[in-house]
Amino acid sequence: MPELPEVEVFGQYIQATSLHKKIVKVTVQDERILENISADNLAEKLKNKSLQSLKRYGKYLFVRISGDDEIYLMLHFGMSGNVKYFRDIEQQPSHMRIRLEFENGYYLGIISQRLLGKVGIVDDLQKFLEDKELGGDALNIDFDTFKELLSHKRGNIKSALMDQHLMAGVGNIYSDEILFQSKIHPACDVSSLNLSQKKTIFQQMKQVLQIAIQCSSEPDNFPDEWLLRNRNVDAKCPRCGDNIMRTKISGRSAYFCPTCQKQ
DNA sequence: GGTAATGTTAGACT
DNA sequence: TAGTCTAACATTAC
Repeated sequence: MPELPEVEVFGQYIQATSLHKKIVKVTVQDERILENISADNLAEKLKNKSLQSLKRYGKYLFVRISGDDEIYLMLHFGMSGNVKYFRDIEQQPSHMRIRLEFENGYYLGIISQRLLGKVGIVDDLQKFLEDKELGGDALNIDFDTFKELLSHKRGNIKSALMDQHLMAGVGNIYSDEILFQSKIHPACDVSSLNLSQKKTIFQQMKQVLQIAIQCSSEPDNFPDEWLLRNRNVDAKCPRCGDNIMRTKISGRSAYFCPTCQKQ
């Protein structure tokens, strides 16, 4: 799930459930998702503190931890992450790797089925983002910057949209939707795009991400004319009815309509 | 049992 | 040298 819209929704979820509650215990069930920190150290940083506020940057979520020092709980969800606020320990979610216990008896579980997510503590947000060499957040980037970035880029447009060094937040799923809405083939070479096509992609990127957030990133809520309502090889194009096709681009599955998205 | 899955990145390649 | 591409990571679900 977790591309920019999902991460934004996870942030809203944490905000609605888990802020300003004293953390009484931290349980790390699998240390493999920890980034540059030990389980003991993570627990020490969080114990007797509370979660204060949220910032999202690309696919990263930073949760401000209470206290004089400006430090953040960093969450990255990889390909299969999630968060869950729950009370009954008997019904804790499967694949939960880290669990915060609050004073009120509730828990916040950090789930990572495939262990590709990352959790850590960040004390210098600016430096963290620089070290990761992330581009601007996809929802904040302006067209002049977008255009400039693409002008130095080679290869296909789908990979460019997914390149977190160019801009942060778009992944495999949403790049498909952005290109479907833009009526541009995912394998299209960036250097062959004219100004008007770049403008369209830029506008669709903003629109697709914003609408996805408004839909709580639930595919069932997505507009009928979206590819993502039915992103599979048996689907028909919601625009022209042709068969949706799948191909490999940069090692990832790309779904597209061969009629609407000519190369 | 084979295949694919929404991300990132080290190392190979151009 | 720097940008691009590929394979690997670990696990589960179909």
